[in-house]
This record gives sequence, structure tokens and C-alpha cells, in this order.
Amino acid sequence: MADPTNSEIAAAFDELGDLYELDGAIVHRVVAYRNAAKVTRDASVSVAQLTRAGRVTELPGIGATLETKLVALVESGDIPQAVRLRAKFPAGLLEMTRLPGLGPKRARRLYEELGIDSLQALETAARQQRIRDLRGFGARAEENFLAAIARATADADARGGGSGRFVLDRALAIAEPLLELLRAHPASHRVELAGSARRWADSVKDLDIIATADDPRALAEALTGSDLVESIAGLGDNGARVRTHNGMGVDLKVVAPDQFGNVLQHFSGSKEHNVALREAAVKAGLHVSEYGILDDATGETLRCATEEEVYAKLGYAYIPPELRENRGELQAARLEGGAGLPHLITVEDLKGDLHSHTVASDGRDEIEAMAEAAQALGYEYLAITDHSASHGFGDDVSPAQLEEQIERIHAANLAFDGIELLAGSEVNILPDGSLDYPDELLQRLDWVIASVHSSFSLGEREMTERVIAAIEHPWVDAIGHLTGRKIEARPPYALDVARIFEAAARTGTMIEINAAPDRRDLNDVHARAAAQAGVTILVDSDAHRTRTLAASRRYGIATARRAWLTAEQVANTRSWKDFAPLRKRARAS
DNA sequence: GCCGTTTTCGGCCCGACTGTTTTCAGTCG
Repeated sequence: MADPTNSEIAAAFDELGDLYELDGAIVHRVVAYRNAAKVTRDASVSVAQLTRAGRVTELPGIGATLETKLVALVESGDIPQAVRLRAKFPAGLLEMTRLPGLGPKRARRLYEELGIDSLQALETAARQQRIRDLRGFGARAEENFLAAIARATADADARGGGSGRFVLDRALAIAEPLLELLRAHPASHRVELAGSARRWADSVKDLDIIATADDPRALAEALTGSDLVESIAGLGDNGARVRTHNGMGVDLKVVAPDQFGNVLQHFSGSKEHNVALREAAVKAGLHVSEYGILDDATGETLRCATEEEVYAKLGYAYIPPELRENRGELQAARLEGGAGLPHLITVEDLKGDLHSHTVASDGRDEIEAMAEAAQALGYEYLAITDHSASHGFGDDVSPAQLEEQIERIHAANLAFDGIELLAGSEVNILPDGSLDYPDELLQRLDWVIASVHSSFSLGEREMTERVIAAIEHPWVDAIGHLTGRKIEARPPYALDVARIFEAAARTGTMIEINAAPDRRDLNDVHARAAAQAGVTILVDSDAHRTRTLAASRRYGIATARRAWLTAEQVANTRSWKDFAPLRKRARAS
């Protein structure tokens, strides 16, 4: 039997947590399962393999009991406790608890006292007004259940089974004009984005904006009056809540200047970061909330105008929002002067781009236009890497066409001063791990990036072998968009990334963080693990037109920052003189 | 169920809102 993947194990933990919750377990036990699911999902090594090696308790949040359950899952394919509880509670009951406003306690009473075991049964009972007779429930509860069911159904239809989250670039396309509007308003003082958008997460559910103002009501009305707003859900002296035309919720909170830091910190999250922050504070007799920091010793609440003050009062250096995921940033910021925090890479550190397309394949612009755009960004080098011979959609480049393209790029390189144009290719990794150009053609190029563009559904072992074969190829300098995921649209393919990082580090093959906002692949967790494994990292735009050469950079850099990367850890922050010898082909000759 | 610069046992964040209640449990973020 194949080992369960990390996401399958995480799903099993989530399910068991839900079942235990229905079974009336104490909340901390349920939280332990949800935490273990998250840790497993984020792990860059195979948790099944770690279990077989007897080392799985090295993961934070996995102890002896969960290890026993993991062993059962890996060896028999299931967890005995889950089998038992599935028999006790119908599947529809779990679905009922996912309805907003209905939790495990009340769902279980509906089941035991009225026999309601599905959303369907709940809807029927509510219509028949049978729920109001239950102690603790009323007519209002029936209305709310019916409304929640209707909303859940409508939402599911509207997004065709999606999650209702927005990829970050779409969210920022709303957030940035709104921030500009609010900052330009005469009543406003401070206006900052909070929430997961401020942490540069892959996708966001809604937008949170925190502000201070002379006239809070006037600022709230400025938001509700924006062209972007479709409907107003709330408007008052403390802010406003609106929905934009593309269905995104935006929440503006106007707060007192002396607690702006507390509120901004609180609403920037993440939840995991804040919980860990508060737990650590309690041990020092401090209680943190959005309103301030209550000191047990003095009984007084400290309000902070800035986030810097919040972190300083709690004994930390300032923590950049991208790091606030409870992945070790609190411990690192605790050291003297925050010495454990990395000096994070910025967009300005980039000196070149190693992945771009032109009209030769599926790009929109010519070589010269791409070169000019790269020069405008201050780049010293740009690799033109059009698709290869087997690429579909009529975007394939035959070996003969590539020969011509090499001539064109080299001619353009002579015509441009101050920028090195590399004749390259984004070559397809075929299902058997071979490449779709002959070796002698690959050898003549200045740069080769290899990517998977077909047969996404191979098993983990086959897919891993496929990519490692490319990594071990002498003329492959780098691997493109390693996992193939499209954020909110397509899951990553099955890969053993730990083995791949080992092979890449061993062979000196670079791996890119593809900066396209719907890819960001490597993701933050993988990029951090890759760097720790000794892999040389790139941040590439994968631009298909001049505009995205510039526009995608900040998403790739955001992922690098969320991976704790410094400029030194990203190869294309180096000058051309220092980058050129890092290429595998340069080291081979 | 996890975990240890107050603990190997007894802790394990904080506050708002809701609905059904006369003081609070459940749910959510």
C-alpha cells in the first residue's frame, strides 16, 4: 500500500478532531487534532516516512498518542478510533456542524432529541417548526438555520465548489485604490491594510483596513461612496463594512490614535501568531487584546499607538507581517535585539530574471521589448525562455525554430548595452523524465529551466523520479514552478519535495520561486525548506508580457520573505558577473 | 492531546455576538 500523503493525513486528523468534538471531548483535545492537521499539511517532509522512522514526535504538536494513531494509519490505512466514531455519528452530522451558527453541541442535541442527521433533515424540521420545542432553541433558530442553508447552497453554486477566497493580486487590486482613497481624505491620519493581505498570503477571504481620523464618520462615508462598492452592510462612527462588485467584503475600522498599534497588530494576525503571542504573554503576567496590554502587576492597560510598542512591551523586536505565522518568529524576535530574525529580501535586491516568454511561444511581446522592460527595472540580465518542442496550444518551438531564436537573442544582446540577454528555454520534462530537445541543442543555450507541463496525475514516486531525472540532467540549470499548483484553482501534484531538494542541492540545480501571483511556486513553506536543504533559490517572473515582468515581482518576493529568505539566499540578487558562474553549465566547463 | 524559565500534572488567548434566558452556553473570528 502506498503511504498516505501529508494532505491525506491532515484530512484524517481534521476528521478525527471533528468526530471527537461531536463526541464531547474537551476543546483542547480537539484543538490538538486541528493543530496536528495544520502541522502535517505544512510539513515539507513526508509525515508517513517520518512515522515509519519512529521520528514523527519531532514535529511540534505530535506526541505519543498521535504517533500511535499515525502508525495505525500508515500500516492499516485507517485509525480505529475514527472507524468507531464514524459508526456512532452519521456523516450528515459533520456537515451540519459546518453551518455557520451551528456547532457540535447543538448539532448533537438536534440529532439525539429529534433524529436530525443531515442538512436536508434540518431544513425539513425547521420548515415544520419542530425545532422550537427543544429547550434552548426558538423560532429564531429555525429562521437562522433555513437562512444559513440557503446561503450555503447559493454560495456553493456561485463559486462552483470554490473556497470563496481571492488570489492576492485580485484582492490588492481592490485594496490599493481604497487605501489611496482613504489616505487622500482630509479627515484621515493613519490608514493601514491589516489581515492576511498585509501578511502577503497566497489568497484572502476579505479585506481589513484600520485607520485613525479627525472625523471617523466622514472617513467611513468616503469608503461607502467608492465606485468599487456594490452594497453597504454597515456604516457608523467606528467605521463601515461594505461589499465590492466582485463580491469581496471590506471592513474599515476607525480607532483611537492611542490604540492604533494594538488594533493593527490584532487584526493583522495570523490567528496562530496571536494565540502564541498571548500565551507567552500570560506567563509574564500580561494579557493582550485588541484594546491594549493588561498588566497583572499594576492592573493597568497599556495602549500602544504603534505595533513597535506592542512588540517591545512584550519583549520582542518588531516582527514583519510576512513572518507572523507562528513558525518560530516569536522565538527569533525574543533574542537580543531580534538577532534571530532574518534581514528579509526586498524587490530592490533583484538584479535579473531567469524565466520569461516572448511571441516565439505564448508571450505577447518581442525580445527587444522584454529587454527594454528589464533594463527599466535596473536588471543586469534577462533569460528569454520560451516553451519547447512538445508544448501544446500551438505554442511549441521546434528545434529549428529554437536555433533561429538563439540567433535573434544573441543579435539583440549585441544591440543592448548594460544588460545580458540569455538565450534560454523552458524545456518540458516528459513523463519519463527526459527532455524534449536533444542534448546538443540544450548545451548550446545560455540557460535552461525545466518544468512539468503534462501528465499531472502521476503518482508521487513516479513524479518525484521524473523531476529528479531532470535535476540530474547536465544542461538543466533550474527547475520551474516545481509543484504546478494554481492558487485556488488547481492542487499541487504529488511530490516528495525533501528528496527533490536533496537532489537539487547535490547537483547545484537551482529551483525558482515562480512569482506569478496565481502560482507562487515554490510556496513559502517549501522555499524555506529548500533553502535550509542548501538549494540555490531564484525569484522569477515567468512574464508573458512586459508588464508582468515588473508586476509579478512583489508576489515572488513576498513568498521569499514569508520563507524567511535574505538577499544572499536568492541567486538573482547577484550581479551578472557573480551569477553567471553559478549556472550548472558554467561549473561543468 | 500536548507540553515544561513557575508545572511530568495541570494548565492550555481574548473578546464579541447571539439567542434564549433571568446569568449564560455556544459559536465565531
